[in-house]
Amino acid sequence: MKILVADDDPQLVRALRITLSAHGYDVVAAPDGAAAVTLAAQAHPDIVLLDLGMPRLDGVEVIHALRGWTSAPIIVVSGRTGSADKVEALDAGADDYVTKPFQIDELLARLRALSRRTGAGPDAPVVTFGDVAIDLATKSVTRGGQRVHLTPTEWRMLEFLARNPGALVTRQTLLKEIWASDQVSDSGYLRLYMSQLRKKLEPDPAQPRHLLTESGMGYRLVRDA
Amino acid sequence: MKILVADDDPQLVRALRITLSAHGYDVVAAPDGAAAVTLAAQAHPDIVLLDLGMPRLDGVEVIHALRGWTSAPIIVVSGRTGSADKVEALDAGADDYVTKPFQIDELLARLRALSRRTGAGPDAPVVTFGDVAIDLATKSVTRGGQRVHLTPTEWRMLEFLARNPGALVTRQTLLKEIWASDQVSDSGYLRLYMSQLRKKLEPDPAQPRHLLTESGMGYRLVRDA
DNA sequence: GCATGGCCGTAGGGAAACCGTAAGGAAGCC
DNA sequence: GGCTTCCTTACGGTTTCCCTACGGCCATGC
Repeated sequence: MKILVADDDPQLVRALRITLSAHGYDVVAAPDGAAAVTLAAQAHPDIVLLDLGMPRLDGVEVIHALRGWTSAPIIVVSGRTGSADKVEALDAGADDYVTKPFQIDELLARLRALSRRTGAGPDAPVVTFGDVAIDLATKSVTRGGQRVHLTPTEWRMLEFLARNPGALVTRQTLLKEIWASDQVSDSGYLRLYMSQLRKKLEPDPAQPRHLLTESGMGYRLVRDA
Repeated sequence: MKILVADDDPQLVRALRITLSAHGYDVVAAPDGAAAVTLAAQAHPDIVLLDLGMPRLDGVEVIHALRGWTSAPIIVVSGRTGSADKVEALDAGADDYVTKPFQIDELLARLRALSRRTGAGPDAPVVTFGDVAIDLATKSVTRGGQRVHLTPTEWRMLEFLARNPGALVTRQTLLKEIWASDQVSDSGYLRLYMSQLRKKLEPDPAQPRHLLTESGMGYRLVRDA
């Protein structure tokens, strides 16, 4: 479980890094808003811990930037206690708002509550089709009980499709989700990785039954054939 | 959006009922823990607002009871500010914890954030006619439960008609919507794709019952024949 | 009654866009 | 250094779109 800590207070970051690491989290840190956005695009954290009032880019702007391409949980940690600040951050797309100073065990409990909720996703914690099971909480894929190994990019693609089962996902959306790129140009990435996924998950990759193509639009994951 | 308010303070319940109703929520209230559990089982609320420290059944017990059968979001509202209470409630299955006294707009923002996360918003827009169902959110069309494949242009045309059910849509409007062209010249595109749609969706394409032609004007989608 | 013209539905074919897959090199990690 | 992963390119097959043509229906007018 990778967590991005964005705060301009080195001492707090250091304390959080120690505590979170001790609880099994994989911590990456950014000292300001701009760094947080770029680092998030690189590292693809599962959770974001975000300070408001950072230099170079305001916290709310960071939320907007992140929400442009990811739905990872965002917890705002801030010294501002006014309800206006809270409302602004939450409506921008944050999931929770904790005011400093805070008890570390409360923060950990809120992290647990949030991962419980998002791991469960819109529908179920485990999305299945055919003999394939996708566990969104543990990020693991099995086929006929056997573990299937996916590369990070393959997983990101499959995860997004699995979180919207049955829905058509446009090329543009997938590109934005996986590469955080605004360019619409399809250089063949999607076709490539979809080919890989089908090779690993479909009984007959040449005639896919669950990872379907909608020509001219995008892709769709369907449970039943 | 139905919300269950469980609190033993009649004055607070009254205030919440007024405010929440004004913001479009459908409010049901319970004065103690036992009543909250039974009422939840009856009314199936989409969100639960729960006080700790209620008579007859402790708040944490209520959470456990609810989590036995529902995954609806639970926000705890409590006067207890200790982190031990928060951790206990969150780990029992609550999604958020707000301490009294609280600002009502903060509570509303947290409600919005939570419904955004759980997708408990307004129901997915689905337009149906005959045995055909058009899901605008997932861009999928079914006929008698069977998936129907549409090309991008076919979908754009059907989508626009489905978004204006019963209304007459002029040729000019459709041309502009689908091809973004200002030219009014009908080269036969519309007739072409309407023919395709009828072939795929109408029981008898020769005698359409839902995708109707208004001679000299345009087309119209009607639900009942 | 019959020809005429406007409007509509349908079929077919060529062109363009789109998609799947293989192979190879570059970059990063252990 | 070996391995994995990512990016890039190229090519053949498929889907989709565009365009044209033809026949049916209806109202009008002779």
